[in-house]
Amino acid sequence: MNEKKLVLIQTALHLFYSKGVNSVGINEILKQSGIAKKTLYNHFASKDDLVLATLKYRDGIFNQWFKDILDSEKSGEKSILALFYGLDDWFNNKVPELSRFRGCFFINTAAEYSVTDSPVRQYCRSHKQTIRALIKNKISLFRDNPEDINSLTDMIFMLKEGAIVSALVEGNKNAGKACIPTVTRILALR
Amino acid sequence: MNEKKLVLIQTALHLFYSKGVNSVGINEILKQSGIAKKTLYNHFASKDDLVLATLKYRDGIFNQWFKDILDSEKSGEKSILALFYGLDDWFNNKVPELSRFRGCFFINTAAEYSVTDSPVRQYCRSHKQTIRALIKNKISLFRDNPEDINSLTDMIFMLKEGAIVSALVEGNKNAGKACIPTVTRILALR
DNA sequence: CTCAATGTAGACCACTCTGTCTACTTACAA
DNA sequence: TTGTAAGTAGACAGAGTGGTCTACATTGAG
Repeated sequence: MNEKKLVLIQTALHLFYSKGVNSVGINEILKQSGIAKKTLYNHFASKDDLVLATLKYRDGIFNQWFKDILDSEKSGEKSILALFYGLDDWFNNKVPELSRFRGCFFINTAAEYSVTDSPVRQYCRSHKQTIRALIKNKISLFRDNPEDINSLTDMIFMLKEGAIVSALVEGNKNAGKACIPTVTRILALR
Repeated sequence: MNEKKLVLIQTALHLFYSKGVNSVGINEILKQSGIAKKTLYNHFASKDDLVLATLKYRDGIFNQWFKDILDSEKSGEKSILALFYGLDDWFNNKVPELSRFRGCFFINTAAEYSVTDSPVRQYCRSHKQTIRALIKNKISLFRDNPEDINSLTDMIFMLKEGAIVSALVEGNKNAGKACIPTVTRILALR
């Protein structure tokens, strides 16, 4: 990728994530990156196009981190538990590559875009579906009944989403760890 | 409350909730409500002040609906289950007083305001704490151990938050019902 | 009837927004 | 050396922002 283009995406992502997409203007991104407006519009058709590029960039970084956590344990059960320890690290700013915690970029951005079938919203949706599939893969390692797998996947996924939102809205930095006792008991259920 | 003031709040809430606070200008609210700009600024010090008023208004409506659901059942366990059936109704637009579903107004608004100690963010936080307390009250009816109560409250609360977010971002209108099998099993645990 | 309060419409202010465009500079390959 | 591509700064357009203010209308109480 072109160097200027990459700098634009990284700068935009940092600002969009920390302040919200609608609170950041093109000019602020240009000023902070030291890149000319013409150059930005050479690489991106519109602000929305840049937003989409930042979502894709974040998707790459986030999913790698997520996969690494799930694959850090051999057993499926331990992978799921590791996930919540990972969330705890994220909420408490111990994961530099995810930047200072300000909720989920995809949830926050979806909340700002009201048109459900816009490319931005579609990308947010597909990001979540990817994450859901990764969880399901791990659960499939220790459950057989498809209904059981789906139900447990839903449960873990929504708990995770709820923890992220609780950490953002309530400032509940303990939200990740708080899930662990119950998740442990659920995983033991048959 | 003054009639014009009430109309302003209702109109603003409808627009803010369906489009997002930052995507709605003062002039759009004035146009739709047919009220003059001077009148708005007689009643509210700023747009943020109006936003705060819409949060309070929504808080009143939402909490009433929430309490009614929890109190619709006599046993604590059934109250918690009723909550997820209630979410299902909300997601599928069967609760007129909550308007057409577009996620949680408090989560969405918090995602748009990056300054954590702003009045708007503080109000979002305290709304969530109120809801959490209502859930805890019901759980206290059928659990004794304080640790157990807190852990289960966290769990139910975050599942609920996750379901709301999943319904919004993924368009997963089944998110409420999907929690029910697992919640049922959890409630049976001792 | 008079007066004060509250409403009205909308001009206006200073600023920001996205996006376009001109004019100039730099770097590099043929 | 020349030509091309990609960069630069930043003026500019057209619309919109939150908020102030003037001038006038309506209403109800004393």
